[in-house]
Amino acid sequence: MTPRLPPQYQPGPIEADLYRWWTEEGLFGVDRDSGRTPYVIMMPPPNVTASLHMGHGLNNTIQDVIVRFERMRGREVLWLPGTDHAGIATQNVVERLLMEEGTTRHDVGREAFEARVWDYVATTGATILEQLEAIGASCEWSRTYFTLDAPLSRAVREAFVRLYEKGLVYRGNYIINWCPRCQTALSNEEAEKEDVAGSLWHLRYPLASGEGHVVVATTRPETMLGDTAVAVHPEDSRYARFVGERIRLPLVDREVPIVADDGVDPEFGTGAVKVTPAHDPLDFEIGQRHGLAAIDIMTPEGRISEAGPASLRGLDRSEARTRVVEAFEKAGLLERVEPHRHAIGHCYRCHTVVEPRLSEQWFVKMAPLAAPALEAYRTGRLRFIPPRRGDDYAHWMENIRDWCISRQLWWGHRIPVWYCDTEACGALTVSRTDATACSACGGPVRQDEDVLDTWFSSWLIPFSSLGWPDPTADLDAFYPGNTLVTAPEILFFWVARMVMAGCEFMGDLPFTTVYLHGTVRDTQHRKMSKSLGNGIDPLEVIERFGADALRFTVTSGMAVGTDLILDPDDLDSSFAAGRNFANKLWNAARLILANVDGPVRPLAGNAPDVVRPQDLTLPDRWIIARCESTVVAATDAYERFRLNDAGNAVYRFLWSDLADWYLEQCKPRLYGNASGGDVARAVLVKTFEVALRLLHPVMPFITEALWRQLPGHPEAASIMRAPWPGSDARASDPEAERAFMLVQELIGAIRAIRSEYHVDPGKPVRVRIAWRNPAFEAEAETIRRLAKLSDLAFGDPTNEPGGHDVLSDGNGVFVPLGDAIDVQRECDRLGQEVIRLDKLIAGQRRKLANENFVTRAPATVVEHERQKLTAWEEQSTVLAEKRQLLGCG
RNA sequence: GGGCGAAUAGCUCAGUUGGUCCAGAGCGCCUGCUUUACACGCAGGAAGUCGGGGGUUCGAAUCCCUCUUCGCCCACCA
Repeated sequence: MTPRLPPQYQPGPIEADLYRWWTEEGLFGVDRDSGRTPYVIMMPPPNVTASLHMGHGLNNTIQDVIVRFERMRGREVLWLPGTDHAGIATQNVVERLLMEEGTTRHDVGREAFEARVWDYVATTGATILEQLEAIGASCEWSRTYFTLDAPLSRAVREAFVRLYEKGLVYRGNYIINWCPRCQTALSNEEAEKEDVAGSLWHLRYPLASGEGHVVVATTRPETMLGDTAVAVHPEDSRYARFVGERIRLPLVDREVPIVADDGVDPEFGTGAVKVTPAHDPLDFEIGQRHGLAAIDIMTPEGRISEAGPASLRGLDRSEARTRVVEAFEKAGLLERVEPHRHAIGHCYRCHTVVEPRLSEQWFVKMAPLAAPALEAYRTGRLRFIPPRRGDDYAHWMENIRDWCISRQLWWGHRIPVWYCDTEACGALTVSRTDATACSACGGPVRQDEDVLDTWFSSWLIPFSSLGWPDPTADLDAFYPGNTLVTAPEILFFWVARMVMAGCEFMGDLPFTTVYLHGTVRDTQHRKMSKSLGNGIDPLEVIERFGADALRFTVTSGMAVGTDLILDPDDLDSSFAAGRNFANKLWNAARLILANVDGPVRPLAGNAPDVVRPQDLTLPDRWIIARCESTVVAATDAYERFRLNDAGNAVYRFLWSDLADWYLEQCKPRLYGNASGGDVARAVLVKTFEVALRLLHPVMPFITEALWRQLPGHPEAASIMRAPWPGSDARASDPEAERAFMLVQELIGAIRAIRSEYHVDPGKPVRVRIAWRNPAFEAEAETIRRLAKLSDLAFGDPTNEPGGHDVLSDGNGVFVPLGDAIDVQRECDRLGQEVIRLDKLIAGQRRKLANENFVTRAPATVVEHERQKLTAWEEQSTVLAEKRQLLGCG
């Protein structure tokens, strides 16, 4: 076969063609009726607003590696892709677009706005899915879903109504996290706590009696406008006499009581706390206990509302704070200000400081849902990789709080609740279908204006994407699934809630393994983000290095549970290795294909059984054995999600073993200058072919491109559906591995001597080896060629000047170099070597003289240590002799 | 404030039950090489008190304690 492959691998067009071919052949598709055991992974649906970033690249590469591995192992794989409507995020983006056009969503109206968002996501949603194709994602595209599509919307309503009917969805007035910028309620998880440097203001609250004051400490002085009490701990003797008295609040000129409540920590601040039930969760509880009024002093925008004094009305929260403090200071009521670090919530979408605010919202009662989800973890049915992530999960479940699910947005699933317009009735209609009349009185109704939290649709995906609530064949076949691969950031948002939903609606876990991978960061360990400008565009990487290179870097650069550090300013340092590896494979294949004509039959097992074992040379046996070891190591690593180990094992085999040694060794046989060409070809093709299959999950494109060119394979066959290489005992050969390793060592020693003495690379040298070794004799030709020898002889060295070395079995290597050698230099080198060895020997003798070691360490260990000592002693003797021969001082 | 993780070559990291990869890989660096698959390559090389200190053990990068430095998660001390 003539190699028509160019010397440099061009991934771009090849990858695109292969992806198209895979799609046309339907190789990503799932077959419900294949009879094979399914393997199901739900892709974490990217937001429709997003474009592919490195996090997606990482997440989807990992999934694709696993999926391709399992597919080759014979599982019926369903990797189900989709996109998420991402309520707040998407609405924000489109609102920004409107702002640029000088208008707002309120100007255009709800219906037109929603239409506008649909237009927008029609393009962005498709784009990100196309981008996933570029990295080689082998998803079941025909089942792609969007969380706002009709079937999934039906599932959302079903879930809401069911939970409502069970009393697990309720409406109530509670303190929620409010984002004044997005103007919507958020869940606890959506309010990200962040430590900020603030102040603790000590304010004097005058007693209504006119005599004296109580000092309260607060981080939020502006909320005093909504105070309806001051609270102290019931056992705090400092304040006991004040309880029952009243405070006259400055600025608002309102009288409020001093109450005793054991929610107050007497140790903190002054021990007296101002109570603002409408703007603080603890204060809200105190208010409930003491029947206090809740005065909401803020508008949805976070400005002082009508409830505040005229002088402050309309001011932003932060401005109001300044003014309140000023007023206290002016009135001599500001006792002091302390610097104070504390955690405050920020909106996870826009990073605005959230406002705790009393508000009527819909909630899901979570404790009953958490119980089975926690149980599943405790019994070991649900496992996390790395395992420590399970502790976070359990801790969250144990301290579960109710989930605020209503959002004051327009983009999302409208809450399926209708309110009766008839005042006397006032009943709620909660319905799976659009209600037109009140379920109680038949009167006119209007639907709740709010939409549901995006995650209320996401948590249903493992079954809603398969047709739930209908009893579909997909559900039968593919629920429950197997594995979830995602980032730890959404453990609570999504993973934990999916488990709860699965248990609640399906009666079973949605998956049993959760693999939480790390985060992509820059060299300063900062998360990659648009705002920091430290991101890496995966598409640029793919264009410059190829998708395989991206995938190789991402998998080999990240161990289980660690982050992936990449340098955005030096893509070469991160991605060149993968590109180089692909090119190396490409060229190895060129060499093989140029010399293999005629079909080499595909063979079972990992040893080429067209060849009689007695015809195999030592290097043949060695590479077959190394291949076998690699099969075992890589398979084990993939199974344990140690993708870095898997990739590196195959990398080492293909590059170091196969290309550097075996290919070089068997060139004469390939070129026809030596006998045994057929054997070498069979071994070469076999081991290369096995390695390609092992590498396919990580580097699908180059492996497919080359695998299809190997002789003996049917045209239409894809490596994607080739069987996974199994372990093959016949291929194992530890003896050959040891013997050839010594050959490698010998060649390395001679090369090192040549290099050290600057022997002309083209000039052959002679070598003398102290004692005979069957492997050296058998492979004399290999050694001659690879070490550039004119002569290889055994026996005691002459006293010629030359370079010396000793192999790990104690055998001596001597390269006579005539006058070319610098005797002094060689003496120094040998001297240093002897010193090093003698130190080792002394330590080793001490160890072996230690009775404790000899008696208490395992016999095999002791024996090994003895052998080490013997080898070192032999080496030392050999080197000492050399020094004598050279006449070193 | 509570819990957890990490610290190994200039950089990014392996090192799975303490002994058989107690020092490794890739990149970078240095020296040679147009060797007919590959310069995205080949051959050789320099480079680390395994964060500091203490302990357990016959033996510690590995186990324990402590300190330092980073990171993550959780938390209603206003």
